[in-house]
Amino acid sequence: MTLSIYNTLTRTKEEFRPIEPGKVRMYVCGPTVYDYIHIGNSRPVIFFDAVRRYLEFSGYDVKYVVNFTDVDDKLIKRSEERGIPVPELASTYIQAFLKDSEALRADKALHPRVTENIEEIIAFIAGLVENGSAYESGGDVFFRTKAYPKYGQISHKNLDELQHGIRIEVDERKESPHDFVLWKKAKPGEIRWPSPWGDGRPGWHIECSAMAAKYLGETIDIHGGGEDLEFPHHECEAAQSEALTGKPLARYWMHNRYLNIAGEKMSKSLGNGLSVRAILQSAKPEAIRYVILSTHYRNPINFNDESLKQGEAGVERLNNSFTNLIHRLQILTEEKSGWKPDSDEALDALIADGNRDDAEESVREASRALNDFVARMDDDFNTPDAITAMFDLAAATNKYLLAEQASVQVLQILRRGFERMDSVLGLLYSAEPSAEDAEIEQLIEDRQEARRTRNFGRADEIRNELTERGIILEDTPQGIRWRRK
RNA sequence: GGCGCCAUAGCCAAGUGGUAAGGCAAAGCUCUGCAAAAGCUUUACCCCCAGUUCGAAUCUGGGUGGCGCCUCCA
Repeated sequence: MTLSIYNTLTRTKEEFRPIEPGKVRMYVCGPTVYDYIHIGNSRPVIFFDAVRRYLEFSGYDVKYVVNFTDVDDKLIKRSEERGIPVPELASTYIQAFLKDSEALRADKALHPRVTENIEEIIAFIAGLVENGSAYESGGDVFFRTKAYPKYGQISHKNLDELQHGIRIEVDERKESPHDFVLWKKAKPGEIRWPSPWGDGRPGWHIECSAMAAKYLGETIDIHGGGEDLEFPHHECEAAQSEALTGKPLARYWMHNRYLNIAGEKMSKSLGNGLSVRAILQSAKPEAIRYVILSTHYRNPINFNDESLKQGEAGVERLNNSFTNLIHRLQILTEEKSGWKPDSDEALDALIADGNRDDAEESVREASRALNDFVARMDDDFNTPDAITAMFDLAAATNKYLLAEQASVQVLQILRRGFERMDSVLGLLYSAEPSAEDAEIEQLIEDRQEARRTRNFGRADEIRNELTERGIILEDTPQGIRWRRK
């Protein structure tokens, strides 16, 4: 089984073959940091991080870069509105982005910034000017689209037809309406850097080309972003890079579709943006991940209150199964002095061998679920089906937990299956021991004492008190389980 | 005008030629001091029309409805 990826460039699924065996270089266009990210922005953040996770799951050594655009028109405009310098403004929202993406458990990227790579950008532009792919005009530098015949290859647009597209601003300084700016001349008072063409700042597209080259190399394996980036952003990036190096920028171009609200894409101008941090006030990050990952990335998501509710419920089922499994495992192993867990490698081998006829039914189910998981993820990152595989594992686990007798090894295999899948999906709550745990344990103990003396009034009182504190108690044949709501 | 995408149960969502996964919600049952969790059972012929085929949700053509890009936007 091999991974296949839908490549926007060829509009087909292609077998994934990295440039260098065992290694993947991946670049995803990051945010322009002039505001908090909204839930729509979280789609590429979560999805491409899942891609990164899955590549690592598959054994690849992944270098993953997500840039910050920390200087551009929107930042300058907002900076003027608020009277805050651009760098300060950018810094605020970079911190916010990092915090949000960490909360969403998708923070494992290298984040270069435009303003820290001005030298490289200028060198890049200079190279393009030198070889005739770009020209200076009145302090601005433009890319000469006519010099790059493949322009349009990613978005499958034809330049001549585009001409009819109208609405392209007429700029006398451009040789052709589709030429785009590489270096923008600074207006009075604007943030600026010196360059061979005078003071100014980088255009939007050039940053990604320069940074991808600097941090990942001339040709990278995977380049991703939202569907809107297909054109013009990625088109321009590809053109610049290849015009300079003579090599394609990326082998696989991936684009996620939008997350919509009420059938429309989220956008500030429509006033329908929901910030990630606002949603996180009342929703678990895992629920958001579930919502994002339970739809294939090349299909639109329609987001509403119901989505989150379903996300919370789905994620709870998975977590119940897993924590119940861990609970059982703990109880069993506490009885055995000197017990040592099997190594992950040993468990993986048992899972891999789980198809044999004499294997325990639950082990076979775990094996099957993990195989499905891999097969579905290998098929262009079908995360909805991958989640289904995790539900299958949960179902197998729940059934196994029904029995009075349980084998420690089987429990470990099931646990390992969960952990493997969750290393990609990130849907299991991360355990955070709390200072009040001891107090809760004590209350539970008190309640058990009350139950032993059949003082159910007192027992219920304690249950109610704990319920109010968000603690759910579950009495089982193996003892009390408790969890936070 | 150009280039694309989507339409599957109350909701979410896979499947893309062999007779409809999974989740949520709902109902019933089992278990249970109470409760929860869990298990079992029940719920679709896949927007419409025509065609190709032994056979289509799945391919082709035509409709209808929705969305995106072509301009800053994930």
